[in-house]
Amino acid sequence: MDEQTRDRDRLTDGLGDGAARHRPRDARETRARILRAAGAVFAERGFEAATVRDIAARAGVNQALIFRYFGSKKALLTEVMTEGGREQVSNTPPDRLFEAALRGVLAEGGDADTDRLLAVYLRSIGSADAAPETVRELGEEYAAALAALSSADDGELRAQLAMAWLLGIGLMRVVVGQEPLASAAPDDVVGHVLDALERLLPARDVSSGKMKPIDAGPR
Amino acid sequence: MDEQTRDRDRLTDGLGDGAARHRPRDARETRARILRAAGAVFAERGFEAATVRDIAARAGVNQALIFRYFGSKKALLTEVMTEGGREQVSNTPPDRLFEAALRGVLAEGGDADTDRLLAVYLRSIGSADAAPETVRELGEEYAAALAALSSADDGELRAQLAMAWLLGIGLMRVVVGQEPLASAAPDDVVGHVLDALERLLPARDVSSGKMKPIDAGPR
DNA sequence: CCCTTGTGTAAGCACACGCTTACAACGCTA
DNA sequence: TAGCGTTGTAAGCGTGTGCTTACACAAGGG
Repeated sequence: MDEQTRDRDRLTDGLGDGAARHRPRDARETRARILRAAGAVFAERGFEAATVRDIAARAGVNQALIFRYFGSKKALLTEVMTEGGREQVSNTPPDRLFEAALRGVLAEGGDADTDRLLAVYLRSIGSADAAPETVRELGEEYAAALAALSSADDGELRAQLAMAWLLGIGLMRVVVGQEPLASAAPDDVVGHVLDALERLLPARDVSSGKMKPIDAGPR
Repeated sequence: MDEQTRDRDRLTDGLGDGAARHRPRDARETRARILRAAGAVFAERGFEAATVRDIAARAGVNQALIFRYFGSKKALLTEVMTEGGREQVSNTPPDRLFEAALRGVLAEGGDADTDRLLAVYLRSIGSADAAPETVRELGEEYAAALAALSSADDGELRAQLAMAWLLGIGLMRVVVGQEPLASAAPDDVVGHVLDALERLLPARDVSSGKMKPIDAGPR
């Protein structure tokens, strides 16, 4: 509330603002602010623990606006997940998707959208009816892209096993924070995982050439 | 509330009961009933979504008793997890631990204590401060037992990666319920996973002899 | 018999939550 | 300037939660 008030004041006051200052009464900007704030809070606390009041405060916005723009807390979550979610799947070539996603998990701490999205996913899974369809669809898209890599007849199962590993690693690092995994070097983890997965997804390599193509992380 | 009343009546009425009927005013039995009910409800709904009223109703007990016996909902959770948790770790020889745990995950649906415990773990992870120390300690015990299997210098990291896979598979099946993994044959999953893990934990086999020793599932 | 101790219960307190409502301020067009 | 739709706000409603309190019943000892 303190921060919210301060933010608001900074805006309503006509102080000469720099490049990226947003005008008051800009619906689009407000919507975007809410979405950004929601993503952050959902990622930090999980769906249930995150409160609409928190999100509103973080966005510097009255909480009633959230319901005007999105209707409900649940709808907000689906919006957050669908918005940035499909981008990575469709923008990354399938043969790099797994390693990219894995490195995204490992690069936690940066404010990358990808990391946030996965953190939201992981932290919101526990609550059964948070956004089951959305969550499952997103997972299915990943798995389908991965399944195309393998020529085995149970390629889908194999792909989902790989996905499961991804999720588990993310869970250990982001949510549980168990050492030494939590602070292990990304390259070490990627090396071990890709190595083991060559047995699971044998048709082509999991990455096109054993972790050379992607060098610095997903962004 | 309905069920609770009915249960209570069945007890207070002096109808000639069979073998396992508990006497009224038996503190030990009441405590055990609460613990069982709590395990079930936590496993089904997760920590946050489970309510003390639900647990009390399922145990056929007044909810105030829960606080008399355990103090708080959080304390109840830790009690549930620590009670049955360490048994599997200490009762299973390390070289079979991984496969046993994996089969435990895959055998979901049975009312085995192991399955319940892992379901509780998985569903309660999302809420950050549910029982972080307890949860982490339990995971560390598993990982330590697994780490002893590998002779590599980063054996602990490798063990935790295996643990992470376990968790991820459990998440996919128990919580997300994603197909085809959710209803895949346990033997298929175990086969794939153990096969891939031979690269991760190379010193000795993950199971003593490639999934022959355990034939029908953990119980 | 009463009194104490252990066990169980009904009722409710305080609070945080998602969501709603009634209203104010802005900015546009006429 | 007046009217009007859009954008923002303050206050609060209803509900469900964890947890507490004040009391009822059982059993044993004086």
